[in-house]
Amino acid sequence: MSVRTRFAPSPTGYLHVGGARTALFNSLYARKFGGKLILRIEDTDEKRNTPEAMQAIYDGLNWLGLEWQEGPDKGGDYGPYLQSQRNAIYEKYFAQLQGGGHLYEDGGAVRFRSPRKTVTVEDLVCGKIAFDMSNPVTHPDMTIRRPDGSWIFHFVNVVDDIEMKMTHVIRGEDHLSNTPKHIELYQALGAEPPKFAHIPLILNHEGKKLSKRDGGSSLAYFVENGYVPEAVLNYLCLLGWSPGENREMLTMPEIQALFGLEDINRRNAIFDLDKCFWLNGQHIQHMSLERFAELSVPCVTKAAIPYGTEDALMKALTIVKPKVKHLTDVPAWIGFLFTEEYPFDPEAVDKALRKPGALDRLRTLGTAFGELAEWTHPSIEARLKELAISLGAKVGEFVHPARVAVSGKAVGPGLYEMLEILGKERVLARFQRAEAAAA
RNA sequence: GACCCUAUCGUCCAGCGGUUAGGACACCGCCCUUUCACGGCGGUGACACGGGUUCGAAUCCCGUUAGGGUCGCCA
Repeated sequence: MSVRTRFAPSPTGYLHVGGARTALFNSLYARKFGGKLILRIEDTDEKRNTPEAMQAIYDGLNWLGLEWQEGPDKGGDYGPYLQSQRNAIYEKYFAQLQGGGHLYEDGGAVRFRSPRKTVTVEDLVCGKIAFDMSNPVTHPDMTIRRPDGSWIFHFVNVVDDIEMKMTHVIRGEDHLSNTPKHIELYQALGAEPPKFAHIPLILNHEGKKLSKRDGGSSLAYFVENGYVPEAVLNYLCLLGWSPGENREMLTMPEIQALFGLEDINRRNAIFDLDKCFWLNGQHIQHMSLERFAELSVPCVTKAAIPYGTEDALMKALTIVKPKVKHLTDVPAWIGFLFTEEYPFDPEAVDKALRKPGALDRLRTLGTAFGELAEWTHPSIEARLKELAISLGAKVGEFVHPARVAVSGKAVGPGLYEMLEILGKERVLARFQRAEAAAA
């Protein structure tokens, strides 16, 4: 039987990073065995069921590049994939339980009568766990239907997993304690339970379950703050799973090749934005220029950078790519290349241009550059260093003023690359402008 | 409270009876005669505690403590 896994979020208005990781693991596992990932929306709670909430799930999954083979938007042989549209199916299974004498009414709601036995969960991550369900006080019969006829999660979740022929249920550990109840349902329905794998939870810095209020708990946070999907995917897979050999930076194909449920640990992990940030820089550095451009263009466009030709933009992106950490920083990092009205950072001006002798050095450098016949990164670098040595000065004493003069900032791409792209005339003019700015 | 899970540097992850307990992020220092949210080198820093088992325990067992989860007519 081919592997079928599922991601079954409820539309809460945003995609939680924990959910994203669950989707990731389900996807990895299904692909590893040539199986399918099914997207099912658990929207039995009417209140949450809005089109926007649904869209947040699609947007998040699409942004990450996770693909599912069956779902509300894709169809499939076991649809519909929206629980709100599966009422007839639930009625059928409900009748089956009723026929078997498993149900009873309680205050208008319907409960499932527990067999009151010990249920053993054989979890692919957690191992074999026995739950003693005999005490009705500690394990009350679960409600499966409300008085208004609507369904409760436990019931529809199990019915759907049976109907959709799920072979593996990979979900958060918060469901581990619910699993024996689900198994009771499978047994009452005469169905074989799927294999379960409960993955550890993602906690915030206080050690509590990551909630909506925590920074970075929503996948949208990463999209908005200039993270690249490959870095987020990489970071997420490292929470609770290890590729072995102390590997940290991985591409999706590498993750796919190395992933296995047996390498998932059972400890909850605290979400650490710092490492994700570092990974983001690493992935940007290592990705192709084309990919970087593809990811940067929305930010550049949004900031209305007048980059002129595509060729000019690509040149700018090339010199910025090795150092930039967030896509959202790209506009600020390349903006000065395309306008003579670039702003001067007062602090940078103070530090680099108002130092004793700084403007003199800038003038000297300008003169030397003016006589330079060839304007390329190597020739510019050679001339600047030559000048520094001949004057007994440190290279940095020329580099700093030049950088601030030409870009208005103390940080940015490599100086010589910047100068080359700008061209000699603009550089010399900017040196002049800097003198005015420093005055 | 009951039940379940967990317990290695601040954080993430290695370790699966014998290691100077390893890597990464962060932090600190030095270097790169180009600043840096670049790069290189080095450093600080952990086996929660108490009992066992064993020639030998971070590794196995028990207990304690701590943290997390579940006990909904939420999902």
